Amino acid sequence: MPKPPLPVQKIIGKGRVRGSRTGRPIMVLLDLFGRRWALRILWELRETSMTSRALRGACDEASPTVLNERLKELREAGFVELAEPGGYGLTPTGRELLEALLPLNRFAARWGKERS
Amino acid sequence: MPKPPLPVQKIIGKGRVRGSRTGRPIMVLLDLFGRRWALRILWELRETSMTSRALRGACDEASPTVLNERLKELREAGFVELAEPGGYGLTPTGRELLEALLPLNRFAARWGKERS
DNA sequence: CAGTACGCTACATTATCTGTAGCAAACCGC
DNA sequence: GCGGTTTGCTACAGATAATGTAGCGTACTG
Repeated sequence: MPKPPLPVQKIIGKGRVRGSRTGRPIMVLLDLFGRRWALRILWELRETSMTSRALRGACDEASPTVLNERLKELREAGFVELAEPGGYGLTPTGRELLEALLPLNRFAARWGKERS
Repeated sequence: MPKPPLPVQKIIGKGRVRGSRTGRPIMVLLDLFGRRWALRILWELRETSMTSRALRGACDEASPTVLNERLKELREAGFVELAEPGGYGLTPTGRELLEALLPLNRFAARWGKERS
């Protein structure tokens, strides 16, 4: 594996991130989540672990290329892991993160009702 | 303004959305936020309204093209509005949404400490 | 060993973002 | 009025990221 020079600027080192150089954790997250499928992946893993292929199914057949890239990023960030039984799943940290996202789900429910 | 045919597939009608056809509100949000700068814009408007140019400054000089597109989407979604004094700001709904994002900020703070 | 599922990659096509320039309208101060 | 400034916003070429399809190598399973 020659590991081709990353064509994409991504998380660099410890906290530096595309778009914002501050490295403030919230910025890192906002940037990481501003990429396609990132949030969705976390969301789909909320209940059970899945194989990469099942995850792809859950994510509306998103292309394996991006899914894999997102999974790599999420793994590097420590939110997702690939474990023996069941495949991809949330780490303890990932689970904390998910809990921080639950209010968003509640908001979505309310919001969905309001807009007829 | 001839309104050129949208080259990009975006939110279609009421709840249908790129990627997921379910129209479930949470999916709409996850998709909307999976676009560059969307979350960041909401975040930067958390305290004060800003002119579009100030917002651009806050968003690390992101290109006005995308910013404008995101702003349009966020306005259509009813989270952001362009008001007389101060420029762009959150709507009441947008403010609710922001509150639903605060746990994420708290998580980010914790997370930032842990990863040395 | 054939059949299947796994994680993952290749790659051409398409979509999206960036960066710079600039427009028209509204607001100055004079 | 008439320059200067700022506003929201658009154009457009070039760069980057995502899609969709195909397929590799490695496990398993029978």
